[in-house]
Amino acid sequence: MQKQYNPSTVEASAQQFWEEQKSFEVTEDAGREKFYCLSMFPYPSGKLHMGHVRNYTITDVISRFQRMQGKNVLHPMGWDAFGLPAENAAIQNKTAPAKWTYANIDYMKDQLKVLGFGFDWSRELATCRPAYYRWEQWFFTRLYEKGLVYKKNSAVNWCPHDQTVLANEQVEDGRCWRCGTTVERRELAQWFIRITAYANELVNDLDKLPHWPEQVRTMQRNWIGKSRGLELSFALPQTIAGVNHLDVYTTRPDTLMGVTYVSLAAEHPISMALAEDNPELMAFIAECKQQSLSEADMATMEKRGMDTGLRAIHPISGEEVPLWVANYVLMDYGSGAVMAVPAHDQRDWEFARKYQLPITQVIAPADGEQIDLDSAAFVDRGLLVNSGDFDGLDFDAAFAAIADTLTAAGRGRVTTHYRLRDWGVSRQRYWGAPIPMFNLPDGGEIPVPADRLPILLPEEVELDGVRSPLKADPQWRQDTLDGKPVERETDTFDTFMESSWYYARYTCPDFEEGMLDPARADYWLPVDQYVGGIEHAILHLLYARFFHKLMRDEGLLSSDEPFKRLLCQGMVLAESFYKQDNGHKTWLNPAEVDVERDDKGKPVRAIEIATGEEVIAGGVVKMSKSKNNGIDPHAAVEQYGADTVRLFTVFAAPPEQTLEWHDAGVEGASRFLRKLWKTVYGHIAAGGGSAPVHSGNLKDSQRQLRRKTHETIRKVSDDYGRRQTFNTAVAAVMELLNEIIRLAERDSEQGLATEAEALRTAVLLLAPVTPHICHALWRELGHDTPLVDAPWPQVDQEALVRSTITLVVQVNGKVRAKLDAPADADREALEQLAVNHENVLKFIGDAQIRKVIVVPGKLVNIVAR
RNA sequence: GCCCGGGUGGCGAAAUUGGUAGACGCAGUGGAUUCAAAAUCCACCGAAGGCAACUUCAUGUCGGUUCGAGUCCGACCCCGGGCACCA
Repeated sequence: MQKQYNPSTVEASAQQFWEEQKSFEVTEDAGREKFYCLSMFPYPSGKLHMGHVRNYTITDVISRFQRMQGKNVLHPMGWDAFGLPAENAAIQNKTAPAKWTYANIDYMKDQLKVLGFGFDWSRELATCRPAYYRWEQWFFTRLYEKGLVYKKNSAVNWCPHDQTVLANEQVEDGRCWRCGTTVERRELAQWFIRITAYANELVNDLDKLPHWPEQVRTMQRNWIGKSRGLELSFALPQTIAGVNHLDVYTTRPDTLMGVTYVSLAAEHPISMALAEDNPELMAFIAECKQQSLSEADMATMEKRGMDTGLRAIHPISGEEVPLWVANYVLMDYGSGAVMAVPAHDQRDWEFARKYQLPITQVIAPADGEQIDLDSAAFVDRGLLVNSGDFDGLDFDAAFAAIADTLTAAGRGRVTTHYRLRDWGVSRQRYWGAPIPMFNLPDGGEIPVPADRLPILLPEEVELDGVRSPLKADPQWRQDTLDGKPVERETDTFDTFMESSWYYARYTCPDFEEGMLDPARADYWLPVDQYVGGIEHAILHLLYARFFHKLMRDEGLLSSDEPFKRLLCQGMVLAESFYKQDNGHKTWLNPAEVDVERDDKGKPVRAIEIATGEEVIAGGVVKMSKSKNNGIDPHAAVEQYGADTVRLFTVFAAPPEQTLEWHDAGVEGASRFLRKLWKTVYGHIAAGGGSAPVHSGNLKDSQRQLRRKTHETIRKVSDDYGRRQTFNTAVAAVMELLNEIIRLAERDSEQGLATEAEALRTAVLLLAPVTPHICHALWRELGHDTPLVDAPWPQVDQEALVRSTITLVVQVNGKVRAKLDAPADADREALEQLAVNHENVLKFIGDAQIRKVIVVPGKLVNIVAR
């Protein structure tokens, strides 16, 4: 055994071993329990960043732990390879997006291997490969045939100068990022998938996900925004825009008798029709449309409106109420018209106050308290007043009664509404999967037949920086179907399409007969553990859940949900530094800065190494390009080794919290590994090895070490498995090593045997986090079978047994003594021990003992007054 | 504004079911080793008082429940994240 721990040789040799043994390639095995552990796959941007390292370290720890539990573990990796950055990089570097992407994949794959992650590379996939996206295209045509896909006009950001569509990220302050021209909204025909058809299942099934963070489930629930309400109609005295009534939707039918006006969205057909011979209204509507351009201002926008002069007839009272056009009514939610109840809706209240419309109270607090409608609307539920026959009813009773009345009169019905919109999947970009549709000369369209798929995306292209090569090339779009000319769709899919089903394709990435091989998909799915960033809490995770249900309904798999357990890891932070000249900040990478610190570790002076100039510390913030404070994982691995980097990332914080990168902390992790190596070395040099422990024949100190060993197994198993607090698991192994060093006796057989057991255990427990050093130490400790397949150590209950315990004695809840007591002492014996302790007697003094609380094995509290 | 998290030493954090607050690590201080340094090892390390035993205070603030509260309840303050005219 080498005396010195040398991470680079230890790591290279372990990685070579795994590679030669194909240690992480797995196949279906009906005889073993499976475990599917998945990290969110990376976008191949060029280099790995610390967020990736943290993410994959967590899944690698879980995967290796589950494997040692005897499970058949799938831990795959691939590339979310389509997307806008490739187009930008291609323009900048005068290359093709495909070439740039493939080069990045090669580079990043090497980086992942150096970190020792146990991925099954035989299943690697990249979403930009036709073998992948052909099935996505096929699936889309299936959804079209099922009526789950449709085309409709939808607004896009349009740059009139470049004559191109811009992604939201390409719009800066309402201007084109490239030429600075003010961006316009333009209506284009685009493809949509009917996610709203699954809205109800998507919201209900959140209850089937108890192992998801509550926060994520709440965010999805709010996003879907399910509400139960009443659709009702106000009759109009005359026919406008072809209708003689006005539909509104409300979740508060109990306030119906408090309606004092009705308001319409600017884009509502009735508003538009009325505007035709009302120039003032026309101008107002135009203004409203202008405003909606800058959506950021929507929130703070002042409520404004215009009276149409028209009246609508209340469906119950028959009274006429004025009809207004208002800028706060949205056309794309509900019917684009709302019944206004200023007394009980804050927005209506503000509007009514501004335009002096009547405010009629119809709800009173159930507790009889007074409300003040001069200062705000009363929006809570309560009991009905001023509502005729409905007076005195509570929310539920009023809802039912008013719904019944209106339903019977044919003027209303109870409905469920969702905030969720259908998913627009068209992107006017090049680097994505072509949408598999043929446009017919007569204006219709037809899905590309399955035997004509995939519609290939040409990879050798030149980007002019303005138009998608697909749109710029008149040849590419020309095709024929049954001998007749057709035109290919030149839009590509939203990249969320690819990431919505990659987890399922990993189960059978080589399958050529279909999107999924149902037998293999059902063996591995659902994913047992999914790990990724919270930034995907809504869109990605919702779309993937939607796709899973779509694939289930296509007969491709049989589970209802894709991800059983979800862990959202926290961000990675680091110190930041900047120089300031003329108010302009230039951010320096921490690697370029020399920092002087005070006693408390706070930076007092920071110097740019290259220039010797003093720079300013910008605090500990999220690692980002803009702050230039990213720590390069590659450099960290070169300096300390992969095991140290992995150990630090799991030890410094629990996985869900932010992680502060701190060089001194990394040093600490490295120090611990050296100490572990040194201890094993010393043990072997002293002749330690494989002698068995004779548990009946141990000295106290040996017994103590054994107890610590088995307590540590118990704690670490729980931390890895149930609690997922890897930081405390590592801390427990550190404690064990401290105890080994403190108690080891290398001059007797049983001393060496208990130390060997403790060291063996430490290596096993640490193997998921620092697999390379553990791989080497496991061999040095005399094991021929590889550590990756070693079974997880078992707790020996006998070793946990204590003969004495430390009894805590409190007087009136304050600790006054700690004493040793026999572990098997009963309540009375413990009480006797406690009340006779000197310090305890002192604190009881003259007081009467009122009560004694005994927690066996732990504590006695004497209540004396 | 609404909905989630969170607030504990100089710092990252631990305390799992209401039962010893601060495990583990970082930084710091003192010592050993060394020509010296690095590395390593040992000791100390929340605040105040005390020679010491020990005592008092201390988990954002204020109050409550309890024999006992970082943990439960109520009100408030601060920080982070999400949503935001969704009728």
